[in-house]
Amino acid sequence: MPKQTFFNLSEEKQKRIIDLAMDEFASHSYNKASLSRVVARAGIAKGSMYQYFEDKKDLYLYLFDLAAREKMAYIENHKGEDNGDFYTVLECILHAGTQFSLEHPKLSRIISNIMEPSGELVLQEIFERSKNMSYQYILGMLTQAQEKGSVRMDIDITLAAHMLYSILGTGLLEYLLDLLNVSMHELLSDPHVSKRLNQEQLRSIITNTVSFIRNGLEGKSHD
Amino acid sequence: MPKQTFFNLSEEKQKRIIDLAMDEFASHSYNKASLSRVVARAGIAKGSMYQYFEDKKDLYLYLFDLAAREKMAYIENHKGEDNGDFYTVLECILHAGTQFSLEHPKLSRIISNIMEPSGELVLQEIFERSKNMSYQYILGMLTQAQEKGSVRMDIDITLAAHMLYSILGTGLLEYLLDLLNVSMHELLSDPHVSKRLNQEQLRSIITNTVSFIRNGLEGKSHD
DNA sequence: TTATAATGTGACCATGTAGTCATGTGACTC
DNA sequence: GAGTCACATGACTACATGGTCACATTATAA
Repeated sequence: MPKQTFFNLSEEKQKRIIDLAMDEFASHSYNKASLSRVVARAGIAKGSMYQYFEDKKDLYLYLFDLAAREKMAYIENHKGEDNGDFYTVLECILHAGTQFSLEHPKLSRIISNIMEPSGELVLQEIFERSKNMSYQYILGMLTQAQEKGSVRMDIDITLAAHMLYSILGTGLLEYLLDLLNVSMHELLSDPHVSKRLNQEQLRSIITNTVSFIRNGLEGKSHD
Repeated sequence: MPKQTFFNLSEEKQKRIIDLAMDEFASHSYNKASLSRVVARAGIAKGSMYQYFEDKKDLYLYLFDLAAREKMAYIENHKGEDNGDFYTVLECILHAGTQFSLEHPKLSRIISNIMEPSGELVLQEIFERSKNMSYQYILGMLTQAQEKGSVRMDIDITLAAHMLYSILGTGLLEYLLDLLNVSMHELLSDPHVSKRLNQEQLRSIITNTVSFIRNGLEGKSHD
């Protein structure tokens, strides 16, 4: 947690510092991200940074927290009613998640940057915890869906959860980047790139993805 | 490419250096991997290393090349006849790829470590190239399969290729790690861990995975 | 105006890195 | 023996980092 000193700053100054720090931590992994670069760009002294935050970890964890909260809120907002059919809900979540990644590539990158091994125990723990949360969330949905008969009984839902996790986590974004013909780096530096993808196109991609998953989970088994 | 000097070394010395370097580059990302640590452990002088290799990149690219060749050879060996059905071949490849990751976690880690952004252009290019190779390989298989009728005509095979790529790349390994209840780190430090997984278990997981994919690609569409 | 507390500052430290180079060494040839 | 050549060495450079600290500046209060 930032020190009180940080919250005593004017809103604009807080925002400027956070924005620049987000820039840095989105375009570099934890270890490569440099506080020296952040303070240089922000035009403040190195020492000041250490009056706002305990240390590098403290800053990063704060950024991560902000980003994660924003993503969850975004998805929650776009999820629609909770009582929908499994595949419908899945489609909404997928759509919201993807949309978020395209609209806020920086935030999304900060979140995924926690995956990189840093040698810092705290970060590893946070990573494990947040991975586990997503995984448990998916697993919960699958369990319910299986009870309701939307998922075949012979499906190993823990395996299915991992597959969904990987498709949702990387597969889909990779495909979109490929389709837009840009690299992650370009997406980060040019936020307008996401506008090249029209909504219908995105919708249809996601429908196809869900349909693929649905066939995999709902259809007849081969044996 | 290493300098001639390196190849003039005795086989054992070459092997010792390569092994220790593999250790280092498997347990640290490119930027965090330290030549100083490698030479210290190998008991040779820093300068010697620079008589064997041009620089850090040169060493890493050599390691990557070794690892990638070994993985391809391994898969090629275990693939079986080439004329098999798409889903059978896929199952063989999946099985071989997974087996390789479990048997040679170090090599497998060196390969996947190239994904991490390093700021080095050459590495980024190698990464893009190798990712593209895998992707094109999968895409080729899918195209053929679609022609033969093993994949529905209304499937967007580029999308399918990306999904397979993510499942094959991370999803499955993550699941296995979860099942064995170990982290990637533990797998790297204890090569015996993979023996906890018996062959039948692995076989059945892979069969389920392929069955999931098969339902997704072969079954009737929902519309 | 003066005293006190809160913030800002940047030179500085310890640490780690990739890479260099003058020098040493030992084997092989003439 | 002298001369040559491939290789070994580790102190050294140049650089970058996270973090500190004595001091300067500003705001608040009496």
